[in-house]
Amino acid sequence: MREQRSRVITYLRKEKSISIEYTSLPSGDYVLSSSAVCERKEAQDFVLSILDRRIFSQVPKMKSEYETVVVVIEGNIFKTRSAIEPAALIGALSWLIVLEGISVIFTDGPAMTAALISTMARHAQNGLGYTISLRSGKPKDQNAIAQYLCEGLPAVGGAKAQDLLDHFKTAHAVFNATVDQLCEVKGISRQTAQKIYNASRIQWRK
Amino acid sequence: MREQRSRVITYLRKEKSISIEYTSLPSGDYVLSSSAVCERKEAQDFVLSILDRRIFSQVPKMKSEYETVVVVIEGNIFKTRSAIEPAALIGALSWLIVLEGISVIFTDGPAMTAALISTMARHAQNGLGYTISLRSGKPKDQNAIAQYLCEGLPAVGGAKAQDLLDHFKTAHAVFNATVDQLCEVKGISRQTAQKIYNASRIQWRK
DNA sequence: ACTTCCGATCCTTGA
DNA sequence: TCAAGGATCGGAAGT
Repeated sequence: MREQRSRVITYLRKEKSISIEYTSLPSGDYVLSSSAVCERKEAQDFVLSILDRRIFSQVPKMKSEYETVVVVIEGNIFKTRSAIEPAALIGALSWLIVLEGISVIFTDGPAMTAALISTMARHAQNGLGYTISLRSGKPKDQNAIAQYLCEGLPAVGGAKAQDLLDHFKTAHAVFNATVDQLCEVKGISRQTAQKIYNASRIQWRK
Repeated sequence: MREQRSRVITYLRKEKSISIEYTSLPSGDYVLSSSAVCERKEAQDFVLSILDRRIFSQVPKMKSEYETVVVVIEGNIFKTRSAIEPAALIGALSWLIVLEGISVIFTDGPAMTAALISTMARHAQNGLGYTISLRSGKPKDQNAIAQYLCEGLPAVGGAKAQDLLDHFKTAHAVFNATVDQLCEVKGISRQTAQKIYNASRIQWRK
């Protein structure tokens, strides 16, 4: 549904061999087969999704539902209006490919995007149609929720959130820990422990 | 060895953190780690390798030796001197990605190729080296801390966070509430209550 | 994603 | 043993 206004759909409709079905997807824009999905992003949107960190939660989520994830980027990411370090772009691409194991491909516009999507759909359905998806990424996705929750604590970022969860196993246990117990975690001093302890016990004043 | 004459090597040599070791590889140009390899191809060479079908034997071979295979294509494959149908190029790319499960990425020249290779090598060998924090812009005002903490819960935004705190007074009480108690809050359905209850009790998996 | 900045943490010294 | 100093890590904000 999100893609309705894109010109990619116009091009896809022209292809006889393609049948399009519209649905509201939890994540990802084009489902190619039961195990492959394609997320289309315009260059500007790709850059913005790095800046606001959207992409770093979106992609693992897709990875947890589909074996093959392809990100199609339309346009030149090095020439957007956003001021972003080229190193950050290279880093994001490398993260996608090497650490998340997904494919990234650039197109010059909606026509090429459409051609690519229809070809990939054909390959995915005829070539790998019978492959079963193992949904291997699921636990990772759950971890993100717990980590995200802990990152709400003062003085706690990504690293400390993981350290706390390594020690306590659940966010619930972290919130119920005493100051002494929190101190046992490496990198948590008495001062930080007290801040963490206090945070969840702050009295709400309307 | 095959890559010695490329300008990519010149750029890689400039990076202090990179140490280069030359070997004669059976296939693939740059070994990023024990499980990742990168094959660099200039656009013209990529097109030729499709025409003479070299690529269709090369890639599966690499795939059998390395878990992650990345093909870096330098230049624009749609503007080479060879007469090849764009559809054939799209088809080859789709085959690589969807059927062989490898990543393809385009660069505009040796400088970008080198930057990408060094970043991918770092990621493949050390991971990120830090964690991405999923939340940013934390408040320091007391009341806001409590609200912000509750906003980490699934399906809970600013308004619901305030409703929860109006009812329970502290974030601690929210996290320790039973599903039934959560349901008593206006605007919290049983389904949402369950999600809230579960979130803080998710088991952390390393 | 990366960079820069800053404060907290820890680690070593040396009296 | 402990205090002061510096190296290091981690968080926050900005690109």
